[in-house]
Amino acid sequence: MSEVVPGLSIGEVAEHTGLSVHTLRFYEREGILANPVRRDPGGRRVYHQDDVDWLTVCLILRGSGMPLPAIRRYTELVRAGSGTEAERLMLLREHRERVLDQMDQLRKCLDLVNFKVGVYEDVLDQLAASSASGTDIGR
Amino acid sequence: MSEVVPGLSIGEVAEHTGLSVHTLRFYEREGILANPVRRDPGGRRVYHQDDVDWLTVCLILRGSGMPLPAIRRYTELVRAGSGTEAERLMLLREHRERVLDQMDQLRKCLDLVNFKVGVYEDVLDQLAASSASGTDIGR
DNA sequence: CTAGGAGCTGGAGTCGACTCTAGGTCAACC
DNA sequence: GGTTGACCTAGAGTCGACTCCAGCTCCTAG
Repeated sequence: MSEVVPGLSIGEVAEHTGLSVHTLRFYEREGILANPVRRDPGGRRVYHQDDVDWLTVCLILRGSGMPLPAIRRYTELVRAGSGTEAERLMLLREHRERVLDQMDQLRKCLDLVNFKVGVYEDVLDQLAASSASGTDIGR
Repeated sequence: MSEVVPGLSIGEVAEHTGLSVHTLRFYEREGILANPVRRDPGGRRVYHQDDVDWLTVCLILRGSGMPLPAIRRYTELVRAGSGTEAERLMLLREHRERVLDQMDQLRKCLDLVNFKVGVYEDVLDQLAASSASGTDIGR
């Protein structure tokens, strides 16, 4: 997907992920990174490929509405290593339900919007036609 | 869908829609009801079928992530009557794009989650199998 | 050697969308 | 006629998720 680079600055990661540097630091405070970010001698964050990969997973989860506390919990479980698989599975299954619910809602909304868009397109076509044929005066 | 009733109290509407009475009043303040709600002689809100119908539409839009300001704008346009169809159409088309984007994100997330659920199910099956055959000690 | 730019921290501020409180009205039941 | 319960208003509070600020340290280019 992306080339493997040895170390990335927070700014570079921001650019890669689309998050702001603020948000990256915020996520770190919130315990959302798998391992506490390494630092260079000057105390600056150095991100590695695995951090970026993990962030990418988190972004997908966030983008589908998983709240930060749930992502933190999941992160903790992954960090804790083996023995936590059952809870991770549970968390993921719960989230899957919520994702499916959301898809359902979106489908309903899409139906509604498609219907209404159709209605308004017709209305506007009518208006265009009648004004073109001169049966309508201005406005 | 639902029987037509002459007048509903805010509590009844809350029950019908799943919104709290607080939220109903809040939405009204926010200008999200098509017509300012009628009142009985005592000053209490009396909702009619059209209010409930409109609320239902709004809920679908909200549930698909349309922000309140956009819903308010749409409401204003509907209230303003004919002549505003073009803008309504624009609003709806924009929202449709956002809905489609969200569906895409959700699909990506669902793929990820399905994959991970599969992995963890396998891991747990393995564990169960090996502990059943006695090749594993406790924990 | 200094000016700029990217990072750092701790903490404050913002924003959207509710959610609740205080203090009051009103009709109905016991 | 007192109490309950649903409703009213104005305004305050909460919560999640950022987003920004002040004041500092480094490094690099001019």
